[in-house]
Amino acid sequence: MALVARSREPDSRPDDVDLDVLENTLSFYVRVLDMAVSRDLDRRLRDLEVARGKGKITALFLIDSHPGIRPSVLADLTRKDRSAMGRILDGFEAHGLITRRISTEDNRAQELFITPKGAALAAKVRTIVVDQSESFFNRIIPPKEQAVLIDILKRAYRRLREVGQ
Amino acid sequence: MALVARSREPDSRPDDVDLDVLENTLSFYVRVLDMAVSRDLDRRLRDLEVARGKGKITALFLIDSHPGIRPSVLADLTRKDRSAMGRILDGFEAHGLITRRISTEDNRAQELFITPKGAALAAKVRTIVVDQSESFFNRIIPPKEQAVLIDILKRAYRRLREVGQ
DNA sequence: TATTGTTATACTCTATAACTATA
DNA sequence: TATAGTTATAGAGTATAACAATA
Repeated sequence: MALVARSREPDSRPDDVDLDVLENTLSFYVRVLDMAVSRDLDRRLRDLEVARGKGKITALFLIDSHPGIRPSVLADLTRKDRSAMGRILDGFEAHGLITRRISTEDNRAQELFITPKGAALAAKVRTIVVDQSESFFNRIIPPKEQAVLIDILKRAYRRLREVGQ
Repeated sequence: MALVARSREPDSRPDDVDLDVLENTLSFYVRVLDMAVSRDLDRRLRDLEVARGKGKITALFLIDSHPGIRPSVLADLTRKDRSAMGRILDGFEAHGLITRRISTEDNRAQELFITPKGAALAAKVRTIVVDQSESFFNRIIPPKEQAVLIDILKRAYRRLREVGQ
């Protein structure tokens, strides 16, 4: 595949593209990596009607492991808008995966609980997600670098929440 | 903000959430980070009608710096589907940012060229993108770790393209 | 006044499959 | 047969602003 149709060097390949064009921005590499891993995961979740879509998974896990957790906390942890999270929860509820109760302590707040059906799905999805992430990254990043990477990213995540972004 | 509405420890905070729930998957942290940096960038690009949307920017830069580059190469470099890239190019063309020519060497292929208007926009956007990525990551990751991070991610990017994902 | 969650709206991004035209 | 690009379709995800109820 030639980079440019009328190249002076007809054999030039995409590898020849000066990636400094991308300005060495971290944002580019993060974005591309996310796209790739998300696409791969979506394929592995294709069968599971409800769980499909990268955005919902974490919320389901958290409700499963933290009974009574609130929508606003889920939004915070997943770095989403409250309204976006609300839509996800609507879907879960409609599919009988969770229940919502109004808090007795604060009538504005909700408590979220997993149903047996939801717990079963969460367990199944968890296995897939863990396996997928592992095997995906094993294909492109050496184990030692993976350890460094997750260490850096975990701290970045904490900072993200501290800073409110 | 209490984690659980009826917690035994009413002061428990989101920090208390056991993040191992997320199974320590790299995919989670990559996804959240991408969401955060993309959202931040979108805000900075809000005014620029055409450039808005994280997905298009790199393509515009590459056409600017590699006259005659092909759509399929852009799709490869940005890890997108050809049809998705086609739609982006349609938008660019409709806004007078690029031109398409059929290759004289291969009538199936196209050559893409930036217009003066496109070049001007690319220059403006480039400044914003570079600045945004820098200042965003400076807020959440120490400089030394950033260097390690981009090093790892660049190699991961190369592997991604090698493996075809 | 601030917070929790909802509703309505609109937009971006993406993939899939079927198609054409060329090679 | 394989490749470059298009079209049509469908779906996921997201943010914004305005709102109601509550604190």
